[in-house]
Amino acid sequence: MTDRFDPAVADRRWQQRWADAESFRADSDSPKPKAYVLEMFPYPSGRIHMGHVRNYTMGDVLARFRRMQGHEVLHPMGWDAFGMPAENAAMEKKVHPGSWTRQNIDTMRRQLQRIGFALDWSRELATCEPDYYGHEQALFLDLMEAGLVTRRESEVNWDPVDMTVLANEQVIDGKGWRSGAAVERRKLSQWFLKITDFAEELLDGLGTLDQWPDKVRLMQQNWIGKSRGLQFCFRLASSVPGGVCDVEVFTTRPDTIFGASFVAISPGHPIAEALAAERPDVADFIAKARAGGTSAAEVETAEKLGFDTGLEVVHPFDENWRLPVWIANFVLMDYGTGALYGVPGHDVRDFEFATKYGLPIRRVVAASGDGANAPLVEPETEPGIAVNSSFLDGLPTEQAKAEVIRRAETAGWGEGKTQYRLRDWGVSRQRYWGTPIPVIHCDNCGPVAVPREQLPVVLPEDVSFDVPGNPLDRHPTWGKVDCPQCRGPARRETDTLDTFVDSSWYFIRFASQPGDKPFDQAEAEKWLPVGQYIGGVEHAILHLLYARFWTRALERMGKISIREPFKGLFTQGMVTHETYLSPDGRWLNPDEIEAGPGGALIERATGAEVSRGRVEKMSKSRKNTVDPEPILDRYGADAVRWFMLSDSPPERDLEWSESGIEGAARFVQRVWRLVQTPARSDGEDVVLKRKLHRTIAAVGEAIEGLQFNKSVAALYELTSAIEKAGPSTARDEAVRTLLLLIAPGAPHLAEEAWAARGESGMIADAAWPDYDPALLIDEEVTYAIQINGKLRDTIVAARGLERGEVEKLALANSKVQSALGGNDPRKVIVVPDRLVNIVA
RNA sequence: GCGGACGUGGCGGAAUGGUAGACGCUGGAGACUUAAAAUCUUCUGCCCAUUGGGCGUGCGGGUUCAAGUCCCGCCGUCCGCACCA
Repeated sequence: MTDRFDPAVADRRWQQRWADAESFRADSDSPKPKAYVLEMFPYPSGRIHMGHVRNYTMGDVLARFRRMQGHEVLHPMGWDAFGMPAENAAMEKKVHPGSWTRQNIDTMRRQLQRIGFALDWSRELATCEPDYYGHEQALFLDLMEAGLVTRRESEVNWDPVDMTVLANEQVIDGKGWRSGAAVERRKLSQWFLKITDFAEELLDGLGTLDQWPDKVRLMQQNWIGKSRGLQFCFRLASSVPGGVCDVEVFTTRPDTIFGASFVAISPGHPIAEALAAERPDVADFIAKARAGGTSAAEVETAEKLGFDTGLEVVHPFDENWRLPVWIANFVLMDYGTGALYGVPGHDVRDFEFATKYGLPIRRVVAASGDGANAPLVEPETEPGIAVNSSFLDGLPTEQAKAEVIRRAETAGWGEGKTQYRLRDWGVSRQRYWGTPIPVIHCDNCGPVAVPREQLPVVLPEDVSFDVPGNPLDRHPTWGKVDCPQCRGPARRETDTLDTFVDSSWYFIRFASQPGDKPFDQAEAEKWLPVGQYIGGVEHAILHLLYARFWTRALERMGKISIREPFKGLFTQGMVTHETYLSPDGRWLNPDEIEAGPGGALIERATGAEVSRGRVEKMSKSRKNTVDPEPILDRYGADAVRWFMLSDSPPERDLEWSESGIEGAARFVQRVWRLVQTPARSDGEDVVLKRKLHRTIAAVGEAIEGLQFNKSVAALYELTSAIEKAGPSTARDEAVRTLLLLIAPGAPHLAEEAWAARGESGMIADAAWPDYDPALLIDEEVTYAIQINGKLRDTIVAARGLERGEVEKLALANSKVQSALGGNDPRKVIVVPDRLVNIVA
């Protein structure tokens, strides 16, 4: 035995043994209870980063823990391999997105394997391969047949110089990231999945997800945004009474209808567009209003712009009351009806708009019925009592809403309606590196599904990226096909699917991967739903909602019988690191810096003093990343894994630090030393035995609750206790058990030590230790003695002592006596086995 | 702008409404060593002090015998906002 644990040797040895034994291959036919542990699969961006290491270490601990508990575990890994960065690399480095991606996958697979994750590599998949996306195309056709796919216009970011569609990320301060041109919103015909058909059940389903964080459920609930309100049509003053619907609006505050002072329509509204066709001033304004990107954050923080069209609509409750129709840039065509009525007194945005354009601001809600004339200095959005509102006067907000809806429905000009904020899922992307949408456009037949026997529709390899835009549009032959229906000349759809589609069903494909169909229902259901899903909180809404929708759509189509894909969800925090700034404001890499005199930091190249920036998420732009690979070289896999589990609670950010990884490496060696000095003896050690059993209980509970930092703390305590204990049978047992307890977190060390002790088999196959509940309870407890809620002393007494006895002991305490000064206590509170509080 | 979270020593953090600071890091002192590294022992919230006492969980209120924990109002930071993944 060497006196230091050598990860360079041990890591490779055990990784090879596990691979040879196929230890982590998931057997769908196993009679054991199944456990499906899944971490969000990575985008192959180049190299593994610390965030990946943290994410996959957490999942790995759980997977190994479940195995030791006797489960058949499915713990797979794959690649979310389509996406924009591959195309950017193609443009910048003149490499094909496919070869760039596949090379990254090779690198990252090798890196992951070095960390010793208990993964079933036989199920590895990459979404960019036809044997994955071909099945996705089949599922898309299923959705089309089920009526869950529609085609309609929606707005995109348009770069007028590069003549290309931009992602929100590519719009910086309203300008295209490459061209620098002012971006505008432009309508495009696109494919949508009807997620809104599932709005109600996606909302209801949240109630069943009791192993999800409350915050994620709340965010999804707000995102779906169910609200009850009134939908109705304004009639233009120029139209005939009882005619067609002119301007349809929806409001959640029908009670404020007498406070309306304008109607605002989106620049993309049919009325706005019709006006623009005839009037240059309207066209000019619309062009101005369409400047900037489509993202909500941008639209809502942009300066509010309005244009009075001169048109007027008739107030539904007063034939003689006219409201001006404005075009406003903050009204989105994609939300609701693309039009709204403004109530400046009781809506923040309307208030701002009305103030800017001098529109009337009227109070129609007050704190009480006699507040009708109270001055209105700012928008009051709280519910109250209706005032200045004709027949509504005196009604509380909720009743007033109901009354307006009742009258609208009776008179037939509007109806109460449940509205969702959730919009249909636009899946068309004007890009090459994604799943081709399996549709053919024919001038005679319209859009036609690609016949299933022609799947997969494979991306052409011979494409160029020397000009912006979608290379599929420019490809000389790929798009030219015959119409499957009329056999006439037709064109392939050149849009590809949103990469969120790829990640909406990969967890099903992991569970079952036949060659001739997306998955086998019976086999998939042996594993699904995923027992524990782990990933970043940044996916709390979109990815998770889309995957939930996709699963429900499959269920509705009879292809699977589960409704929720992820039983347990855990959102982990980011890995952060200090940043460093040079005097002239450049971000510096940690390895560009060295320690200078007096604890100062010095830039190696210039000798200039470096200032410490804030601790931020590791990112290339801030140059505060730490590449896992050299760390693995230096400290070994277990130290890195252990550090990822230590210190920070997993849901919070973890700050990378040199001293942290050093501490973890030190622990690895400490455990190794314990194993090397077997102090066997026949003697007993009840104290250590209790400590051991308490630790088994604590560690199991902590891992079960994904509180890895707590399991690490408990294991540090046990390790210290063993180190301090003298020889005994309990000590030997404690060392052996310690190895089992650290095995999920530090598997290489555990295996090496297990073998060194001469234990049989691999620890990866060993059973998780049991504990004796009787050993968890001490016979004596320490009581806190409080006077008026402040701690004054502690006393040790037998567990389970009667209240009266405890009180007597407490009152006899010298601190208590001096505090009472001979008087009787006003009150004595006894919390059994915990504390006594004396109110003097 | 809208939605969600978070805020505790020098640092990361622990604490079913019940002894705030477990555990780790850093730092101090000591042991071993020719020396260093490694390792071990011990101390380490702040202030005053001799035993001891006071103050302390972002800020301001409140509920309670008792509040880091519950309620109300602020401040700050982070995440998401539908074409980044």
